[in-house]
Amino acid sequence: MLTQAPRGTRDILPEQVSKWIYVENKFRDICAKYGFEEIRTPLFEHTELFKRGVGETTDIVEKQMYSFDDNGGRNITLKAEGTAPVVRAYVENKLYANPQPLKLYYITPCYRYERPQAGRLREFHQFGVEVFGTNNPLADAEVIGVAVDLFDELGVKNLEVRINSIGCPDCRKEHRKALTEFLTDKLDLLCETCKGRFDRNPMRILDCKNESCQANVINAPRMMEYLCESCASDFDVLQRNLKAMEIDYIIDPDIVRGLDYYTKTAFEIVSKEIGAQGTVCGGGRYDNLVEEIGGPSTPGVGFGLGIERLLLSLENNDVEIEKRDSTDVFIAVLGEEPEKVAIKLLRDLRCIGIKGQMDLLGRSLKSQFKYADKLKAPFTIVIGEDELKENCVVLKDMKNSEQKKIEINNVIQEVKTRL
RNA sequence: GUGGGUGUAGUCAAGUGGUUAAGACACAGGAUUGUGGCUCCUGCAUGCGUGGGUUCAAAUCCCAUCAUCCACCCCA
Repeated sequence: MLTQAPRGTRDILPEQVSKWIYVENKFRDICAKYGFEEIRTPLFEHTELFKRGVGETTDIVEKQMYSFDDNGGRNITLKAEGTAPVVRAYVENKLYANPQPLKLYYITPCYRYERPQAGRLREFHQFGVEVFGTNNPLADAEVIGVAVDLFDELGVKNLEVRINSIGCPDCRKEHRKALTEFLTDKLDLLCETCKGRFDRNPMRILDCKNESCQANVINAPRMMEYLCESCASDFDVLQRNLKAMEIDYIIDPDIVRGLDYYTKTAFEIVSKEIGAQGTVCGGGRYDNLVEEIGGPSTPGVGFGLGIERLLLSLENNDVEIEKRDSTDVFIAVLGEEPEKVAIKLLRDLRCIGIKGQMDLLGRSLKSQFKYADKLKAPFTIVIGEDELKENCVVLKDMKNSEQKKIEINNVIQEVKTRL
């Protein structure tokens, strides 16, 4: 057990890390282009924040949180999702006093106790963005634009942007009433879980994968038909904006986000190629959350994007991200005096930004060359007693095997120009 | 939380009750005195996820457990 990471967690090894850095940089670049600034919030929060923010009856709060009492008796929960902490920071630091709208992004691990499978881990990582202080649907479109641009620039294809409006509390009430009426006499035909959903959250029944449920729900009243004037017009404006941004989308009336704070716009970006956990990005509007957490009534909209799932779809699209070579120059030495000279030379090379390495195992010259080859060093410098007598070193180009003697004082310049 | 598949070295694996657990790749060293990539040689599991049990005998059968994969659920 000592040598096994806890279930649902993964080490990210050097080969993978280069991919992570690559996508992180892309995400940062795109956020910057849209005018988002980075925010970093603690890895853990008071449990109450998630209960209030995400909703007491959600799966996340009911059974997926990593919660514990700290030594001071506070009930603490590891970050289960990104939005609630950012909202808390927004309120606590009175960021509503900044010029609005406020556009924030984050890169963070999240923790949920779930049964792991492909694309679903207990520790996973998210990119996220949030826009505070505007209810203009153009903000919704920009948020979707950030995600779409990221996928485009990374070369991920075959994704589907699905949008829906789940209305505001007012129209949702109307819809729920109609839905409950519609389902009352069909209750016996539904699966067990849906029977439970009937009272708690009948909207979820629309989303059930069970065949019998789907069959009985075909003609059920959809949220879309009950949108109030303001919600309906916002949804139209969102679509107009997406078209103006040349973003393809489909309307999916079955999108029902599992976090209680969503209002109006809900969207998902889905890959069909990475298994059952195909939702790479999910988000929407949350116009009541800031107030719910205790801040001034402030609308917001944002998304969370699963980095592991993004990486899966990258692999699926055969997007190659090359690992940067670790070594520009390898210095092979023969003997003690040469080693001293090499140490100094290596230091000077590194000082001017050249990536250099030398043998740390006391290997034979042959083995040093083999190692240099594995490091893919384009150049190898050989220093032996013979060279030192002439105050020289041998510089070998590993690509074409050409080598020449160079005066020791000129090596750095020579290597620099050749790289 | 429910149902199903899998688990032999760093990786991919052969092996399906009987002496020292194939093979390939990777890794390490070497093929005469100071030069890599190709080739050749050598080394590398007292061990078959872990713990029990059955048996004269188990990687092979049984039970449990852990991990992993797939589906459900949910979500990123």
